[in-house]
Amino acid sequence: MVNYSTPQLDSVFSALADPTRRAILAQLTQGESSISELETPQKMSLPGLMKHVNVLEQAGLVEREKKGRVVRCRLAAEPLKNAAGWIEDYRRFWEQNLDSLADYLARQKD
Amino acid sequence: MVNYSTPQLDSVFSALADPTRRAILAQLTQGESSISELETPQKMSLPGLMKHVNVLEQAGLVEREKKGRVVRCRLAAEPLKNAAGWIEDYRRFWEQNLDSLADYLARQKD
DNA sequence: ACAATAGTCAACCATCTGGTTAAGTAAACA
DNA sequence: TGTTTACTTAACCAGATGGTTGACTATTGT
Repeated sequence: MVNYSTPQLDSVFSALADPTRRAILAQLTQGESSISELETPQKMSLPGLMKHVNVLEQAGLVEREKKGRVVRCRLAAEPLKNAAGWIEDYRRFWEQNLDSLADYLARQKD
Repeated sequence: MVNYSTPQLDSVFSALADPTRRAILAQLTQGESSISELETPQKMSLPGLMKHVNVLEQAGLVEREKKGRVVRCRLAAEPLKNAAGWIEDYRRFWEQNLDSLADYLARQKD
């Protein structure tokens, strides 16, 4: 099994563990956005919103670029590749499990 | 974009955000294990270890079965499917981004 | 019966997290 | 110049997290 750089996995997975942050990422797939244009599941103060954006930026999942007084946020989903790769290593396991289940059910039928 | 059941994504991603827990999952892909047989990156007390196993169980990623005084832990990676599916939705984005980068670099060459 | 083993529970602790309000900075506009 | 806008920073707060130690239960082995 591959040796995934754990600090990055830590920060990426924990960034993804919050629904507000997943909503931000979802919105950013539709295009860039300023911070105050970001929509969150729960109504939230601007500093609260900023903290989430900071977490996403720390995890390398969003990039900010300041133009005048407004910040353009864009998705930088590349670190998700490692997370996806990590999870992918488990796919074999669960597929094999589901196959076993399928076999079992098939035998039940006979 | 699909509407993923967020509570499960919350608990799965936050369970994965800890290196100790990822190590436990990795070990369980090699076969079942009792709790005290689980090896962790950092030396840890048994109750500490138990807390991690509890988190993994809550997220639906491991199953326990008590046989006598020993608990058999096994991987139940099925909830990872949702997490993988969620991340997968972003693959299009980053692939397209890398393609854009590739295009850009190709144009630079000309 | 006794002792060792495997796990659990409870209490405690420090730190992190996710939110707030209040105040500050810097750009855009009238 | 003065005011609004967009963001930032700091201080604070409650609750979650990740770890500990100590005491307890229940099974297994002698």
